[in-house]
Amino acid sequence: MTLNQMPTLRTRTPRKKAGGQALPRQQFKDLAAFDRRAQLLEVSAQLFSEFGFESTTIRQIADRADFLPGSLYYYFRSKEEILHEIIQEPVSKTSRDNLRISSLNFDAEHRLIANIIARLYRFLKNGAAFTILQNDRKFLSGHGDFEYVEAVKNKSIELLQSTLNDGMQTGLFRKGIDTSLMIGAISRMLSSAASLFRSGDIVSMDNSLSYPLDNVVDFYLDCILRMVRASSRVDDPIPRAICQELMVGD
Amino acid sequence: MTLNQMPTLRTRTPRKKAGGQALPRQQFKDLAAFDRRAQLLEVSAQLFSEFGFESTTIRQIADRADFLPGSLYYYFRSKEEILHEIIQEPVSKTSRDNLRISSLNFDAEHRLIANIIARLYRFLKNGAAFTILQNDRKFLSGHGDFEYVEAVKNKSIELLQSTLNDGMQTGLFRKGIDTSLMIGAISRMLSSAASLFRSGDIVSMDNSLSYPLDNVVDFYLDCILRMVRASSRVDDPIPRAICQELMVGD
DNA sequence: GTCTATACAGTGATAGAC
DNA sequence: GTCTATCACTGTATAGAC
Repeated sequence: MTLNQMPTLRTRTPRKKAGGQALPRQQFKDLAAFDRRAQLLEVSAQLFSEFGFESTTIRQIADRADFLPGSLYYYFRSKEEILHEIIQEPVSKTSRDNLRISSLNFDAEHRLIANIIARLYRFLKNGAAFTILQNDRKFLSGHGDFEYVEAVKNKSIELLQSTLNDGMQTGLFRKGIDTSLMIGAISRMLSSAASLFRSGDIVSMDNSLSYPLDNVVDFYLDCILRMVRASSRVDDPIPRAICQELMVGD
Repeated sequence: MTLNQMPTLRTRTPRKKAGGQALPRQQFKDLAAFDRRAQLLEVSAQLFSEFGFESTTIRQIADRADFLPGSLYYYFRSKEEILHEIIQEPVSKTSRDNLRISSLNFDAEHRLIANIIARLYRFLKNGAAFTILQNDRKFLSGHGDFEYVEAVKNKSIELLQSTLNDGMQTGLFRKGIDTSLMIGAISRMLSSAASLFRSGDIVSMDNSLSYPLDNVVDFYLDCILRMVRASSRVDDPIPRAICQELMVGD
């Protein structure tokens, strides 16, 4: 299943402006309400990630969701509330990933790999949200209501930093890596995966035909390990499987 | 000299609203006009790169340049014209870099290194413009008037692609690199340098005290070569000097 | 739960005084 | 060459009919 084919419930009927008989769905009222909200969130995430939060207008969102602009405010108090709902969960899941990984009894290389796989996994499951976090970071960081985003980002950096330092000390990684530069390089590099995953032609992890996705994960693991590993270890196998189990059960 | 300390002629006098005696600068009329324009371009580039083109308003630009909004239109026909003037030269210089590099009689590794150095050099000389090209690529690509940007980007990708293929065939690079993924990874990675250069604490190339900058260039060369080189060559010296000469004389 | 209608601030841009 | 004043438009958001 590609990401673009997820069950979006995008009821693309041409919107019967008038005279349409009332649909007999009273019994699904709550479900319908939930779906509508979810649909609005998905449409918004799509647009925000594509054009940027500030450049996306309420009218654009309403158009795509077959709404009129005013009706959005039945579900959300403001445009910013929509953004919050889009990014809150991905951010808090990232935070939990960080905690889980830093509490592992693995060596630095395993923790680095687990970190990378976790990030790629989050990108895959929620590419739009992470694209927004990446592209609109200026807006988010300058805005008090989104401080929790910055906080988690800082924690992620700390985790990577300590992992790199640990690896250098134990000899798994080459000496003399500039950790600040390396963290920036790795982060940007991985962010190129987010757009990849959102292009739609990569297969999910759960799928038995997950060859293409595995390819992508292998690619990034390979590249990053080549950058940090001690020269004598560049051709060592990559212990991916053991790290991957971390993500089971979300 | 740090980038932030370049001679910007930012005449930060508190703007004498009224009663100021006329400055005796008739003889510098043309020069003054040029400087004003240049100042506006620099202020705009700064703001566009920081907040995004669409999110930056004419009034913000006017404020920072000690203008009133309407006066901007004496120098520029539109906001978009400002953007054009900011990015046109950097883009065309990038294009020339590409041509120069692809016409070299160097092997693939040397061409790759020259490519990286050229990009970093452009980032250094014009960080704001390249940040805009990076951050607002969605706007630029969806806009007919900026097709030349996309064209140069595509050429850059082609150059990298042929360089990587060449290197794999001649055995300088390891076999089986996914060139599409690798180009994306390298591009994003290098883009992290643009923001670095703009943070202001990196020293220019011309400067004899250019230690920090050299450090950064070395870092990226090292990382990228580790990603692409055949395993047997990861510890070979990096022939940087010979490639660097390409950039002399802009 | 959705629509109509609209308030109100902010946007890019213009015309004409100085 | 810069300012004043203002236009037409688009932005988010609200109130109330249905």
